[in-house]
Amino acid sequence: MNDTFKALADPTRRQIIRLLKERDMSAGEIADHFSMTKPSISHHLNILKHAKLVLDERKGQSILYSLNTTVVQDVMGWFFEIIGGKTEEEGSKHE
Amino acid sequence: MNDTFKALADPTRRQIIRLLKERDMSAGEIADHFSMTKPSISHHLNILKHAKLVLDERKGQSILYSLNTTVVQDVMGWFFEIIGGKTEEEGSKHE
DNA sequence: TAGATTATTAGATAACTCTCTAAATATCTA
DNA sequence: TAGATATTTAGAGAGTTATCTAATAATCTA
Repeated sequence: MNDTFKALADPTRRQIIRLLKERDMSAGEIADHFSMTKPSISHHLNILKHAKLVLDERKGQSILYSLNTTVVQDVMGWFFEIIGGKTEEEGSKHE
Repeated sequence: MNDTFKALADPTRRQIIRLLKERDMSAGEIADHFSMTKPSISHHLNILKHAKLVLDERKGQSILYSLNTTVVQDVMGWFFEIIGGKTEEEGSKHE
């Protein structure tokens, strides 16, 4: 879980996630959306991959990246736990 | 939003959030839950405060910290956007 | 197989983060 | 006001991260 949160702590990586939400993309296509070298994007993709937030699959010369919604949902579970245990306003402490 | 994600990227800070989910606590009480010096905890509290994830209020000699659920919900919105825009599967793509 | 294309790995560096000790600030109480 | 308690600020050191250029690896095509 720590790797996941750390992966999400960078704006470039969050933008990559938003791009992959729209459609699967190759590493090069992703890099085209940023003013940053391809090796830098590759570094970010590796962190996202290690956190299991994205999946990769070679397709010929390209490597196609896609969003792993399962792990995104796991992170949301963490937040639900926080909000869920707190939404009961102070005063009534029923379950 | 970036400050918020960065604040969440540290396990100590996420643990503080989980503590404050249970009840409001003073800085000293929070520090008692960790094997770390008070200045270090103070540093983490400051980052959480700057990210508006927690609120602080002086109560005599102590400073009472509480969770700001509004911002936690904002972060959840980010995730909803990701999952929400993805779960409605476009056509029937790869399986 | 040679050359082109796509992407990653290696290595360096600047910037940032976490943690500590020591010192300072704010508040309460006798 | 002096001393005790609670917390933060300042400054430093070790470790981590983001980014770059150069080199390497994998795949396709003629």
